[in-house]
Amino acid sequence: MDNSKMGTSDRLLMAAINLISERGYNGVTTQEIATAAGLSEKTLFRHFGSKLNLLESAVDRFHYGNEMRKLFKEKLVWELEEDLLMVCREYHEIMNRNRKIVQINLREATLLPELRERAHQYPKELLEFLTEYFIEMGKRGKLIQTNPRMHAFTFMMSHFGAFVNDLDSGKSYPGIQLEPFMIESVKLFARALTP
Amino acid sequence: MDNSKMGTSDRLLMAAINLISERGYNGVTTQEIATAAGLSEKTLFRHFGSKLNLLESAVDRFHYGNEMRKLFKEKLVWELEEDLLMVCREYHEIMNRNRKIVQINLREATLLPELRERAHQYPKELLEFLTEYFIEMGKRGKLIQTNPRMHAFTFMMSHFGAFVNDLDSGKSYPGIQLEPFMIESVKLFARALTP
DNA sequence: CATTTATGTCAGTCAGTACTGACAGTCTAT
DNA sequence: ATAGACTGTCAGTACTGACTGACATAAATG
Repeated sequence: MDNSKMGTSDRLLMAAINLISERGYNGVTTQEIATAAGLSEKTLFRHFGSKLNLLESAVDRFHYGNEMRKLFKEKLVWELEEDLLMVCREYHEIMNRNRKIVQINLREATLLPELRERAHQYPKELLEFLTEYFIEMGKRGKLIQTNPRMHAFTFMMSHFGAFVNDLDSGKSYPGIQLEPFMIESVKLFARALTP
Repeated sequence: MDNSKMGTSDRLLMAAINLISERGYNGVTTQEIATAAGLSEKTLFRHFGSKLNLLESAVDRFHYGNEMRKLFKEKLVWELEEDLLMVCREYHEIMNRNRKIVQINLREATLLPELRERAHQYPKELLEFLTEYFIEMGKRGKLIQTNPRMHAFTFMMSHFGAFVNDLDSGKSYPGIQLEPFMIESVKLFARALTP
C-alpha cells in the first residue's frame, strides 16, 4: 500500500490496528507501531499522547456501516433463498472489512468495554432484522412457522463461525471456500425453512 | 474450589490457564499467576523455570479426549435427528470443557504454534467423521445427496459460532439458551437434509 | 531428633517499555 | 528570506516484569 498519500495520524492508526489485532495490545510496543507506520516513536507520542489513547482513537473510527440496514429496508425480494444469499454476502463483506477491529474486540474486551458494546450492536441488530424477516415470510406463507428467532440465530452463528475461521485465508479449512459455503448453506436453510 | 488437595504444580498450571485465557500471556504477570495459585512467585520459578515454560506445560496436558470418536464408532443409531443431537451435545460438552485452552489458542497462536496444530485436530477430525456419516446416510437413502462435506461444515460452523459466543454465560445473547438452540438447530438440519 | 524437602521473604539484577525535553533538519506558506 | 509546522534523533527518566541467590521457616520423613 502507498502510505505517502495518507496523513501521519492515519498511518499510525492503521499500523496500530494491524499490529494489535494480531498480537494484542500488550504484545506490541509503541516503537513497533511507529516503525510499521514509517514514523518515529516521538511522532506517535506527539500525535496521540499515550499508547492507550492511540488505540482508543483507532477503534473510535470504527463503525459497521448502514448497508445491512438498507438491505433489509429496500432490497428484499421476499424469496427466501435469494434474500438469504444477499444477507450473508453482505454479512461477510461487512465482517471481513472489519475483521481486525472484531479481532481487537475479541482480544481486548476488558481494556475497551465501549468497543465491546459497539461491536456487538451489529450482530444484535442483524438478529432482530432476520427474525422479523422470518416472521413476515411466515405471514406470507413462505416460511414454516416454528421458532423464527432461533432459526435466525442458527443462521447467524453458522456464518459467524465461518467468519472466525477466516475461510479466505485458507488456514483452517483449506478445501472450503467462502462463496460455495454461502451458496450451499443458504440452500440448506432455504430447504429447511420452506413449507 | 478446594486447592489444598492439589499439588503445587497443578495449582500453578490451573491458575496460569485461568488468567492467560482471560487476559492473554502478556496481560498477566508471574506474580499474579502465583498469587492466584496461593503460592509465591519464587515457587513458580522453582517449579517451571520460566513463564513461557509454565504456559507450555499447562497446554501440554491438553487433549480433547476420545468421546466423539467413540460416539461415531459405537453410538450412532442412524436416525439423523437423534444422531445429530448426540453429536452436538457431545461437541459442546467437549468444547466447553476445553474453553480456556481454546481461548488461549485463539489468542496466542503465534506464541504456541504446536497448540494451534493440536487444537485444530479435533474440529478437523469431527468434520471428517460428520462428512462420512452424511455419505453413509445418503447410501442408506436417509439423506439427500448433494454436498455432504459442505453440509457437515455448515453444521459445525453453526455450533462453533455458538460456542465462541458462550451461550451459557448469557453475555452476548441473553435470551438464547444452549439446549434449545441445539434442539432447534438439529431439527432445522434434519429437515433440510432428509429426502 | 536430625535431616531433607518445600516454601516464603527479601533485596536485588537486567532488560524492556512508555514516555519526554532539547535540539536539529526539512518542507511549506507568506 | 523567514517563520511556522512537522518530523527525527538523542539521551534520558521512571517504572515494570521476568527471574535469581541467600537466608529463614515449617513440615515431612527416617
